[in-house]
Amino acid sequence: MSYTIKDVAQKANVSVATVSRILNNLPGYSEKTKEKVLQVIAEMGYQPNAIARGLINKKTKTLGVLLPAVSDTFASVVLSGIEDMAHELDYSVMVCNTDKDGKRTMKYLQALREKQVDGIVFVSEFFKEEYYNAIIAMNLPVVLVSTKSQYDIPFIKVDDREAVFDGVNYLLERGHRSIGMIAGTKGDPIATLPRIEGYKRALKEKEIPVDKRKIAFGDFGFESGITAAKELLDQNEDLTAIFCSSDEMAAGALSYLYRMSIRVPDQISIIGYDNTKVAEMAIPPLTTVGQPLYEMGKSAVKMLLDRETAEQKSVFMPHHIVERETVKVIENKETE
Amino acid sequence: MSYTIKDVAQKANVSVATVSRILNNLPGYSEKTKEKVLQVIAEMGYQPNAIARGLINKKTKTLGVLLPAVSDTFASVVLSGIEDMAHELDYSVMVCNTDKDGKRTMKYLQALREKQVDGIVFVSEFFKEEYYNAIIAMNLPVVLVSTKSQYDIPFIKVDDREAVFDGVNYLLERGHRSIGMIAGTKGDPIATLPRIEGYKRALKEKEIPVDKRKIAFGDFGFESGITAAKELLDQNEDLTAIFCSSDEMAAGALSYLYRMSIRVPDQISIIGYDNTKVAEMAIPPLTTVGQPLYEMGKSAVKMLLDRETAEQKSVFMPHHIVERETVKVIENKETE
DNA sequence: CAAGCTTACGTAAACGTTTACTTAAACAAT
DNA sequence: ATTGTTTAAGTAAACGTTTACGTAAGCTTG
Repeated sequence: MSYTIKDVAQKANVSVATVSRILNNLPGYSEKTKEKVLQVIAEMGYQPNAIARGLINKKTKTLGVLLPAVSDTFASVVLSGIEDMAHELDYSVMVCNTDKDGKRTMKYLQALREKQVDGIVFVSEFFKEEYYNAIIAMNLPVVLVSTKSQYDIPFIKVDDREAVFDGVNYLLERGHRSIGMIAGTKGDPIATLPRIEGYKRALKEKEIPVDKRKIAFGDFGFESGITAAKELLDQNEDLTAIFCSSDEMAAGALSYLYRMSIRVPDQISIIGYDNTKVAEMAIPPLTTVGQPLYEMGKSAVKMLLDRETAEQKSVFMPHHIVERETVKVIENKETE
Repeated sequence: MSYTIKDVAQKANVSVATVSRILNNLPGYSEKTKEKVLQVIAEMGYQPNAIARGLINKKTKTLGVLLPAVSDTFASVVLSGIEDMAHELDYSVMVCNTDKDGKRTMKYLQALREKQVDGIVFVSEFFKEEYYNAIIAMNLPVVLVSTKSQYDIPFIKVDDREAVFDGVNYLLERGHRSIGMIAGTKGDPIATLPRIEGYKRALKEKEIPVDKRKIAFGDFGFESGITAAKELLDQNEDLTAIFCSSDEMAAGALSYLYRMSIRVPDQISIIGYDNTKVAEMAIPPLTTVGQPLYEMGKSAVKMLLDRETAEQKSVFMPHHIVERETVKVIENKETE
């Protein structure tokens, strides 16, 4: 059993109030008693009990983070940013693996509420109405990372429409005219639809007709990249490039092309999305449109904790194309 | 401001004790009052305050997890296992990114203590004496995952010596006689030395002399795999296979070989360690000796929470070779 | 040197629970 | 009808802090 502030007070011959004041740097004691108390504390190895503290000042200095699959490369980088910034500001973080369905999320939300976290960051998951209700009921600051909602909840993400526009434009500028797309989950209003729009807009600006058969859907994971790539290749003979909505799917595409002995980028160019470590480690190293995942995590907690004072607004983070070795320049634009 | 148990009691015309009893399924109330209270609770949307609860029963139902780099593929899978099992047992987990140095770990240990976590799992980091002292001072159950210590702290890991023995033996059985090794951090008594011993023992059993120039050191990361592979290739012309102490380093090796236009496995075979997603996504898909990372995470929290009753013992988890496409069978054993 | 102000503390209530102890009623047994 | 036992509750202390309030001593000021 650990020592309490009472033990310290007793041993130092002062009241608990004095010890508390010293611990919290409040005025009200002489230099001499301060030294005495500090010495006693060191001797006993006393550590304040944050639970008792939390009970009285209604702040726990801990944050909740909800994300689908911690082991996902994407989410884990965001988490890492969150964790670092939280640590800098003396907060702890509770991770909640929501596992891509709903019931678990609600259970977590309840647990976080009971445990009195000071704020919640919600990563990349689709934000259901149910969650919104739960969250306003607990009256806590929340920020969304890499997702958004129809509600008035601040988010931090890149502008997907612009980002994929730039990505496929990058391909276009290098002479590609028949470009496939491996999109995310079909119908996803956050991470799929806007990206498809970006893709279409880029094509339209170059007056290239969009062809449904050039769009395949996946679930952002490696396996789905394989099957989507196969689908695309089977349905289109003239493809010279594929835009992938995640690096993992791009890795899947790469893997499929390797198995088919189709050389990248000589025969087909590939561009990914996210710029996770997967892109760096790919063979060949993957050109990708990068999101500042780590910084997004950091910003999220900064924003979350600022909210106590100022009301904050959503922010679009900058994206940028990371050039590596999976995109080839095509000289003759035969398609024109 | 949320409702408290007092509000519920008042509205239901009972005492707080009764409400508490109902909430905790203790005896001492009629079915009628139970229903009444439950109804009031539902109406108000009351949620118990786990902080107050924690203060009195000295259990917070939360665990601390210390690991180097959450974004690391290896650690994140372990974390995922930990999180899942914790959730199953109604615990929350606080993640602490120790960032491969010491000072931060101590700070975390202190924070976890102050926040009164019920147990700590320590993943893959080297366990310093300093940590040990801090931990016995806080008198908490701890379990080590994928690392061990000189102290009497239970661990969960695979038997590295055996695992790499099997790994290089797998190569040997397929006719390889000149096998390089990319080991971990030089001098690491946990994750490097035993593995090198396993490597040496396998060679010795086949009466192959061990050659220092065939062992290079890395830091388990991708980049270090590249430089170590280069080092190995530069120093040995006859190499037919490389054993890598992590999948990421293997991916680095793969990447280097690709750049050098050395075909895998035709010219050189590669075998990795861990069986993370990296191995699956590699090109070509990486043969590797797999650790049950996810299960190790799960077991860790099971063990941690069992300790309250029984004193538990360390366990070696089984490893197994995952055959993919980076190892080739060599027909003629010229070296003999 | 009296009145007021400041400093250096101490006392005790409060935070939201759980739980040991008490009590009153209902019921059972004789 | 009396005694004992069970049941259904209530009262209040306790968990380890913070903090509003009180107070005595010392200091300043005229």
